[in-house]
Amino acid sequence: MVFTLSVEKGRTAMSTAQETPGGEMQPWAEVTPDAARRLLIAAVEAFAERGYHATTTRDIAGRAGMSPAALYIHYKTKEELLHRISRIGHDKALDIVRTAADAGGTPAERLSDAVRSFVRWHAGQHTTARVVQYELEALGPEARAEIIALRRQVDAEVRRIIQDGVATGEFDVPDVPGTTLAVLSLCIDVARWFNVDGPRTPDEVGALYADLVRRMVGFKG
Amino acid sequence: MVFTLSVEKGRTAMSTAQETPGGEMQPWAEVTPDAARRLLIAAVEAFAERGYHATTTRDIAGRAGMSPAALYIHYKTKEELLHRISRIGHDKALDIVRTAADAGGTPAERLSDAVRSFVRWHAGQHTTARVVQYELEALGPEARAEIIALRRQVDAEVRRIIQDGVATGEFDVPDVPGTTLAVLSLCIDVARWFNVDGPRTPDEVGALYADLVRRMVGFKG
DNA sequence: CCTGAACCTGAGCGGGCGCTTAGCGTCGAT
DNA sequence: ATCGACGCTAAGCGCCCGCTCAGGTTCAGG
Repeated sequence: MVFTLSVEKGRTAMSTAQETPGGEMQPWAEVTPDAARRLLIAAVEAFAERGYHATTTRDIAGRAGMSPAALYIHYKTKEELLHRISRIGHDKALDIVRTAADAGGTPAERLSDAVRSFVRWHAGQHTTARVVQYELEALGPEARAEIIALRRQVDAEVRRIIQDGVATGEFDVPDVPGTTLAVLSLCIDVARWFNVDGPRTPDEVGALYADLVRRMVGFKG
Repeated sequence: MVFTLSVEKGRTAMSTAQETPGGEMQPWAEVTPDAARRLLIAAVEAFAERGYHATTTRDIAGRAGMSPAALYIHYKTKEELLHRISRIGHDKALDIVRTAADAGGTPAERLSDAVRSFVRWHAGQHTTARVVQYELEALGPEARAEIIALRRQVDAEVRRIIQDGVATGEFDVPDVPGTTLAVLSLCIDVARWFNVDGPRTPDEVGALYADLVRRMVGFKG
């Protein structure tokens, strides 16, 4: 009678729906079957709390309500879990930035949108983001190389927006690569310090950071 | 004939001098005796490369040219090593910010100086800074509380400068605590991405970041 | 019913972990 | 010359790690 387990963790139990009532995309909906998804979510939580190396496979399996051996039916190693998490998270991050970069509007609008949504994700999904952004070095060489390539694409998208703004004269940026790096660094580090019990909502942090970045690129609006 | 070992690692072998030829303060000079310092430096390097949890006491002792047991003559546990590193590093960071904050000059000058030297330290000593800033969660509750108190003091110093600038009308900052947080987050994250083989020197990053922060606080210079 | 496939568990292997202990060599002080 | 203090090592203890494997349960198709 283990069957009721798939409903026990109600937060992630909706089997095919990808949208919450709030309209936010349900994360990890692409991970199937259900048991694999529950293990992956358990791993995200454990990795975010304790770090990859300090997390045991027994802990992950326990959080998912399974025995330690069950993990190895769905994933070959503990590292594969991290790889899958990192890959999905970086895909999402790239998607967020690319959507904003490809949208219409002035460079200032596109940059603000990109920063706002990128920061909102790092704050709202800070558990995932923490793993995605800070546990990179635990991956093996090949997996790490794959992830680094995705990060370079994120960097390229942001640099593109800033370059557009410089070209139109909207922005005043002496060092485009350096400023791009700083903007991304600023946004990513939100995942490290953001606290759900803190005074700011993800929306508020997104708005604040969009304004700060607007200033960094010398936009006079 | 182990005595020559103290000269083997020439970079840190000057026994009492605290200044390098370049005038930069020699880190870890306060740690004595020599064997304890060598172990601590080895730990910093290992923690920075692999992370606290992935580093073994055997690795630390090996890097210092000693047997695993030697570590426990100078430090009670592996965690005490991290604690000492974190404590000394945070003391140094606080000292850097406080020196700039207490110096004479306009708020803009003091903020630029603080950011420049703070960033220069995070870039130049990025090995240490990485451990200091990113391995905090590996500490036990009491040690962590002590370190967090130091971080709050750093935050208070930066906030003070920004508040001064707002008071004199030099700065235009709608959200002082939020901007303070962002400035510090930006500087700290340098330790994560800075690469010695990269295109920028610590001085250059410091100058770039001082300029970016000047923009963030709305200083029209 | 039977069967094969899918999924999961209990038990446990080999190994490396943090840390301890008994004892050795080298000192300065007597 | 002797001695305790100090710094260190070789050996290893007990534990828990990532991971495996034989076997049990469930379920759809025939």
